[in-house]
Amino acid sequence: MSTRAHSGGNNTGRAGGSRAVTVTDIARAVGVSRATVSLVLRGSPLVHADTRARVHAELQRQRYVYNRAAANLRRRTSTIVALVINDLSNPFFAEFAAGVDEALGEQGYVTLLGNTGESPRRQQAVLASLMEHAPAGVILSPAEHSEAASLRAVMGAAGNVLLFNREPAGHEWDFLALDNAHGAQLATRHLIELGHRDIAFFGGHADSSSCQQRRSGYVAAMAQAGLPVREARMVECAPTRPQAAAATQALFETAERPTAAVCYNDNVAMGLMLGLFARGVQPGRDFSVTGFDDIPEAALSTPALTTLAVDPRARGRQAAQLLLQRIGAPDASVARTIAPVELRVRQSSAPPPG
Amino acid sequence: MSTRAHSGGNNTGRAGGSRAVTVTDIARAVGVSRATVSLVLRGSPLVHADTRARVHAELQRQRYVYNRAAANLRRRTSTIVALVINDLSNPFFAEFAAGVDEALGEQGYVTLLGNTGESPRRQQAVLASLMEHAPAGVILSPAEHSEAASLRAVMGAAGNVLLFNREPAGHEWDFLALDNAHGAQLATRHLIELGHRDIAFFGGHADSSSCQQRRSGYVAAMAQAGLPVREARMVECAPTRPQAAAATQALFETAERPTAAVCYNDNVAMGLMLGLFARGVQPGRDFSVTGFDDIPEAALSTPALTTLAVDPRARGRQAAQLLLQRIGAPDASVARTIAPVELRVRQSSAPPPG
DNA sequence: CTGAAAGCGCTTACAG
DNA sequence: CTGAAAGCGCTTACAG
Repeated sequence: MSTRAHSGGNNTGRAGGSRAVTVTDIARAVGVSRATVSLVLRGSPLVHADTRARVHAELQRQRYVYNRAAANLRRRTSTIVALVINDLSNPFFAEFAAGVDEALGEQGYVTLLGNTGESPRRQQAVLASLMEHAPAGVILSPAEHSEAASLRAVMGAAGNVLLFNREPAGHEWDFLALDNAHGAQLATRHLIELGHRDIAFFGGHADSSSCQQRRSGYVAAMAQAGLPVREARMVECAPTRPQAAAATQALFETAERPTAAVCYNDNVAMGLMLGLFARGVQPGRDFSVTGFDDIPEAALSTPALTTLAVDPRARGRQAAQLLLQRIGAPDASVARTIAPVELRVRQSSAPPPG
Repeated sequence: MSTRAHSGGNNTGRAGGSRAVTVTDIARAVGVSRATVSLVLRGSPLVHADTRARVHAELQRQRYVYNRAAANLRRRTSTIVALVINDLSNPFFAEFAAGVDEALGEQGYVTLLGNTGESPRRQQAVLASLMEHAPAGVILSPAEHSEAASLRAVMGAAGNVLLFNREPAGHEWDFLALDNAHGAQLATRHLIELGHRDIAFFGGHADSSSCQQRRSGYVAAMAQAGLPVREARMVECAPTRPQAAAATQALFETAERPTAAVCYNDNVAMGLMLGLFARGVQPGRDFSVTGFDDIPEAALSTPALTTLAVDPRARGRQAAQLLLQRIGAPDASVARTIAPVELRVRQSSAPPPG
């Protein structure tokens, strides 16, 4: 007969104070060693079927909860992945996070979340805090103006890092990006095929890598078609709707106006369409607009927005897979992965008027 | 002279394989005991200033990273909070999650994220996995059709739990909810004041608690104004845009048509507006519509949507604060908190035509 | 003000 | 197939 450690009937309410059940409790109750219980927990075939059954029964009866932190400490492993996002309230990144969490969960990992709100200072603090939990790896979508040196200082201890979307100069980590150049090229070519010849590139910060890449795709498509690229047709503005609406006037300052704009992203395109409406110019009829991202709203706006679909959830899953690969092969060489984007043609792009 | 444990110049690249620096390494290098290093780490005033300085210098030099999991194990505490969300790709909940993470971070806690995608089965799996990391508490926005008994089975070990938004029958945890009844009442009263008399309640599942509460607010406002509530004016549909668009016809099946609808939420309202457009009925002119949530899109749609603002980020911060209170006072009685909502009047609601 | 010892909950060789 | 012992990285009384 073994000592019974169970708590009787009064297990209602606050489990807060009560000490957690441990392998020692189970071992004592069943009359085996802690090592045996541990083997059962980990599904080892070394344990006799009878013993295993008795241990399992007792685990259930005492409502044992595995303490993975303790196990990870002893085994010098980790099942935690830190996920640090620059802007979780942006549906694109929320969807990305959902994809990461989903794919990690399938592999038995768990997501430790941080949100930086585009602040490099918060990013340092958040990363430092998450690093103390000894993650097996880090997926980071860097805040604007992140610096590789600062990131290295705080993530030095993390061998396994995957950067997403933005790329601080001089980093040495794995990197997953969207095919920005190709996407903008597709959009520009689409407008050219509709008959547009005077096309602007609208929005974004010229010093951001993604904006530079999208601009280069635009320039490439224009060049291929033998069309001139004019400085006045590159309009810069913060990638928010109000800023884009305000910047609309920049397209109306030249004698001849462009008939179409390739926008930095969907938010900018939405803002531009507002700005056009305000001037009595109807997007999709008087002026063609394309976006980038295919946020859920894009298909539902009036007019529906022609844009580039990037499937953020699939990108999240892909990021998780790439990181897990890296965790499995820490010494493999640094990898750059470019995810495809797909043109979605909708009503906001049409042949030029007249 | 103490033994120098530092690694020379070759600390470039993979920190993955190299053993992490521990308090033992620091203690040995400085020539003190591990206990002293530990006291320095935790900012104890007991350590002599000189010793403290030498320890700090060595911590920096060796790029020591605190192992909080080990510390938590020894101290029998936890700085992890599990956050389980029913639908992270919904901007409302993404914003809520950002608020939770922000407020937790300010108090030195860290967010362990799980997303269930409205699946009770995934919810059980996700919670079970997160529980193994011994969180100090759990914030759960339950999936549809969650059952208190199942939740109790998997969260039994967590003393500190806060439910958000949905409330499985028979639960015994803290609960934070929106003032659904009052919100729907405000919207209905607003339409009545505009002159509407035949008003529908549109969308949502009648068996969900939030839908029931919103319906009851609608019924109360109608009753207060002495207006009849007719069964045919309660239209049920899944809270998605396409479903709502498809359900629009239910409003057109009676001889006299209603002139306005109080919608279950913004998504439903957007879908209804699409359905109206498709029938040549212009929302905001021929038919008034209100929503619930004030998602970012609401202010930007055409027409802009009259709705109830709930400030999901503030709700997230509030949820974090309530949970931390509970963690601080595990024996306090169960608390129910109702967060206020605010009517935002926009173009989608107007006096009835004619 | 500092050190030696024990222990948090788990796992891993090593015997038997 | 099972147990005794040591140890993951940290902290906490307890001496001195």
